[in-house]
Amino acid sequence: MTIKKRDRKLSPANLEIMKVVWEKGDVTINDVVEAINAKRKNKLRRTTVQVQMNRLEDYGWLKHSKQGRTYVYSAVVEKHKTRREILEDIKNRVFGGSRAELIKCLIEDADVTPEEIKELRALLKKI
Amino acid sequence: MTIKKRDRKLSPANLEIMKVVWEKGDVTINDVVEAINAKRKNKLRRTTVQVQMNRLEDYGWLKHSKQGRTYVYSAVVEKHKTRREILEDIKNRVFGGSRAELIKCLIEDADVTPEEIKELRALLKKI
DNA sequence: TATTAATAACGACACATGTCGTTATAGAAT
DNA sequence: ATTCTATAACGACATGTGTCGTTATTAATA
Repeated sequence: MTIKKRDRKLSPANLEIMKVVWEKGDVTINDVVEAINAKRKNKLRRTTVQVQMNRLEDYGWLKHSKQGRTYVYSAVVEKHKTRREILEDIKNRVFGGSRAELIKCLIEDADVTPEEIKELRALLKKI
Repeated sequence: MTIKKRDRKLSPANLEIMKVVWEKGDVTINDVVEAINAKRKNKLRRTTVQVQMNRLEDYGWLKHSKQGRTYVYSAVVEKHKTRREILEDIKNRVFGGSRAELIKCLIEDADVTPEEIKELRALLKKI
């Protein structure tokens, strides 16, 4: 069997698109273009987004069905899982596999608000 | 003035090299090749590492001096700072800028050991 | 001084990524 | 049925990335 195409990491541009899909559920290319361009200065052409979405489907991150002749896309992998995978990767590649070190690095950073600390404490309690 | 080359992200291969440099301090290409190949199945050729290190220097992550005709490299940016930058990027791109959400994602994950939780609690206390 | 061995420089190449422009096609509007 | 228009398909291209092979250079050594 050929190597599965999925298992490819989301590039930054890919992620930008996936975030829209996760937020909106079922989307057309136009939906995505619109949502993305609303937030960036260098606007993207429709074709650009289309190509990326084709690739995302190739790689197994998106699937589509047809609404008339229009493609309606939805996510194959859920946001939470993806986020976890990304963190897992960073943890391993950057922090030698240590979750503790990762978190330390995050909160040693000067500008943590008391708010956040409180929230964290609550989280810990829950576990 | 041309755009500064630094401000380029570390690719995975780059990071692998930087980690060796951070760990060992002053290194030759051979040091890096050896260290890296000790840990991977697909061994890299010396040239491969050399090219990457040239690029790293180009991008401003490494500098070198000469020991005889041999180049001795050292890091320009320290590990801690780099780690923080990487996390900052993930936080922004993946977690909508929310440190809390990032951490939540990390520790909601089932397999956190009581050890780790204890450690975290201690960390929080220190702040 | 001539030969060898280590090291750096150069060039290369396949594949990924970000970004389009152009063309074909199939419903919608006339 | 013909024209218009939105949409998808196709092809392209510059730049980045991972990985070499080959050549030149220079210190060591015979």
